[in-house]
Amino acid sequence: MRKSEISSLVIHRMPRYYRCLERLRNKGIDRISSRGLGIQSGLTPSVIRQDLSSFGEFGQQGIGYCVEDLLREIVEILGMNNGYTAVIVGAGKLGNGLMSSFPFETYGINVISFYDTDPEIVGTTVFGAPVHHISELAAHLTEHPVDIGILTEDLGSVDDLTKMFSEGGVKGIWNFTNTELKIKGEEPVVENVHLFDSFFSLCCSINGYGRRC
Amino acid sequence: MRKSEISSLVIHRMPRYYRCLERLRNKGIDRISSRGLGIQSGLTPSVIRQDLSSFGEFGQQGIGYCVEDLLREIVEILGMNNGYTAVIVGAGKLGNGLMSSFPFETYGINVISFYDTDPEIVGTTVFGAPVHHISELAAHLTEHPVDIGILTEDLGSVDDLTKMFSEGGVKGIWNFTNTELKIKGEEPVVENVHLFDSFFSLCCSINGYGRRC
DNA sequence: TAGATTGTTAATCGATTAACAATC
DNA sequence: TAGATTGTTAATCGATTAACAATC
Repeated sequence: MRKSEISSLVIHRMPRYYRCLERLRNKGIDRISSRGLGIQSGLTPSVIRQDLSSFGEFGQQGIGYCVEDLLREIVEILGMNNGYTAVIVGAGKLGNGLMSSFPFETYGINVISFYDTDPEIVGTTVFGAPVHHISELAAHLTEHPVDIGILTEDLGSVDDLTKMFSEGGVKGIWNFTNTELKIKGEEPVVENVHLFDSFFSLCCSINGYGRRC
Repeated sequence: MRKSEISSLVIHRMPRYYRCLERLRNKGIDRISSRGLGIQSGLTPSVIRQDLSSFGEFGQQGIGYCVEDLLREIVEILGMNNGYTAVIVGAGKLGNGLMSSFPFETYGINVISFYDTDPEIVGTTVFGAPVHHISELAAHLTEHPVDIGILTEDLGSVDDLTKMFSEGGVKGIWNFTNTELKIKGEEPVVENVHLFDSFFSLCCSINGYGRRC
């Protein structure tokens, strides 16, 4: 299967396989079947075999998958060792929380700097990363290319920020704002978190809608 | 369509309609067609009409939808005025960030308290909500029923926390930990955020996998 | 009346599940 | 050899899109 033909659903399950395999490795388990990985991950053996086979042939018939090998393959697929660089827009509570609780460092993601508008925090550092004024973002992006732009706050206009990232050569945007970003063309790729939608769909379920089990 | 037959995909789009309609109302627009809402939301008119019609008949043929009325219906569907109560496990950076940046108050969600293990923060308050020791959670849940449990940290065992919420009558769990929760039976409902999967699927896309446009 | 737009049915598309030959 | 398990093909299921009668 060509790289470009893999569906978004498959791609979103890959980090989940990584998490399960990492746990298995930490337990000292070195082989796992699609059935076993299904129990770990809460997915069916069928979907797991289909997903993995779209990237290559990683298993052995009659045996299963070697945990270490499969882990290495998935690290490669996810680009975990690519040493991506990132900047975070918004040095408020959410930006801070993300910086301190998300394992950027563990996975070699270099968070270069923050951008904000608040004169009280511009000039300070957040866990070692300097906070610049948002007006410097465009210039910085041309000086030092950045792979990932993280939007934690609606500072000014989200459309302007998107445009800056796009024109500054950013490859992907991790979007925490409650707005759909307008992208012209193929890049950057956008991954939305949309906490608002997540929380209120939970409320909707509590309110009695949707299938259970 | 029966309440219980509505798919998870539909439910997850409802808050998005809410956001778009709220913006339209703030602009003073009082009527919108499925086509117009499609442009706003980035969804197709077809999917919008299908989604809305599974909850009722909210539009007028030849005219479209009344923004105010539809907004009121969606507020009802999402249970936004139900005055849900919530507790947050983990008073660290992420819990703090959530409390300060998520509009709980605006939507009448009462965050009663935090739970943590760190002796330095147990006993303090976070934006007015007291931080209790995690060992008090089970007792508190039986004293004062809570609708929503928010897991921001892997304090001790996630399985134990899930069990406590489940036995304490919590109706929904908003899960920010990188673990699939094991639920026996129909309740509580779980809504996963899985920031790890979200971030690394973005990396995977940057790495060249997946469809564009 | 003519144009617009809904709610719904039918057609298409894509994802998941089941089945099985290949083979360790 | 017999049992296990992959990768892949075919069957099923569900979601999206297209079409259209009803009607404002």
